[in-house]
Amino acid sequence: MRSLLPYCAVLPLAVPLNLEASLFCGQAFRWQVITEDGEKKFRGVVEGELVELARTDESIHGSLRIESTAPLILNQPLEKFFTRYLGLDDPIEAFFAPEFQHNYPDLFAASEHYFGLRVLHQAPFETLISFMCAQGMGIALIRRQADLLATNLGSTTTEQNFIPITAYEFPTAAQLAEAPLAALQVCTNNNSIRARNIKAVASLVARGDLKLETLASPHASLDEARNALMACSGIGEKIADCVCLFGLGHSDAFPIDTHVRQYLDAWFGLRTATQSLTRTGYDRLADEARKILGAKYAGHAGQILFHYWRLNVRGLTAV
DNA sequence: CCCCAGGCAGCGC
DNA sequence: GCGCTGCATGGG
Repeated sequence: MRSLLPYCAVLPLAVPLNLEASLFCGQAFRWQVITEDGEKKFRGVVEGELVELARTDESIHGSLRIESTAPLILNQPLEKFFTRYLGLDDPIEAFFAPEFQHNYPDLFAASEHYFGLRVLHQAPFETLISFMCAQGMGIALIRRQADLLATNLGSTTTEQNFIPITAYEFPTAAQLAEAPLAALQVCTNNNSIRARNIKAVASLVARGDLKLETLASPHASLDEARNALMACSGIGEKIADCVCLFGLGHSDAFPIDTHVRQYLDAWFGLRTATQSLTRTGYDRLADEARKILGAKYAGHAGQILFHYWRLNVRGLTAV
């Protein structure tokens, strides 16, 4: 069977990888799980290129096959780009601090199945806008909004190397800033407030008044980054933390949502977790979590616990 | 008609 | 600061 995509690379995995969990926990809303010839694959659009990821064998310690419509992504070889994108060069052995392993050996052992999970390092602007779409929505609806933004307002590639491909790049800040409000609202489940907020944030980025590169680690601290983001209407603590963790490389960011509050209560007895969360209450809770997990990689550890909680305790589905 | 979905902003105290 | 409430929309 001929491969759909002309460019292929095989990435050896020195450490385990849980692809399904990574693509979900990194909140890559434009990735889909597909099955082709009985083989499970992951297909998405990254920087305007259509990309497929598949394990070349059933072993978690195997290797990863990458197929792309282009040999390079952002002028980097596929292998190099995806090593960073998938966080394969992040130190998993440091995700859980020794104190945590010592204090919570059972929990540490129980979540072992998801140690192969990685936090994705995604494009800052796409991450920012995608998470602005996440409030009060199910995953499926968030995903649809990101797709609509790309198909309706992003640029399109229809053919590469004589192979018909339809890949929609995520819109640039300038494209979203110039888009008519009505067109934007179509992409945000008809939510006009969200459309306005996204347009305003896109304008800030396009004008250079909100510099995402400057807010990325290590140029800025987590506090500087989240304060700058939270100054925008429509971005609160949780969404700011998600953008910091998934888009700006702040591994100490610890996003707290309903699921995280549940496990903080159940596993660590942080009862404030189940009370209503004020702004300072959120900050205090996040600080306590960082104290328990180890501050430096609290976000990564938190995503592993988050996944374990959702799938094994709550019995929810991955995607 | 109800509840839920990985919150946020505004208000009075 | 804290606690409460309204909000805006689609899907089960």
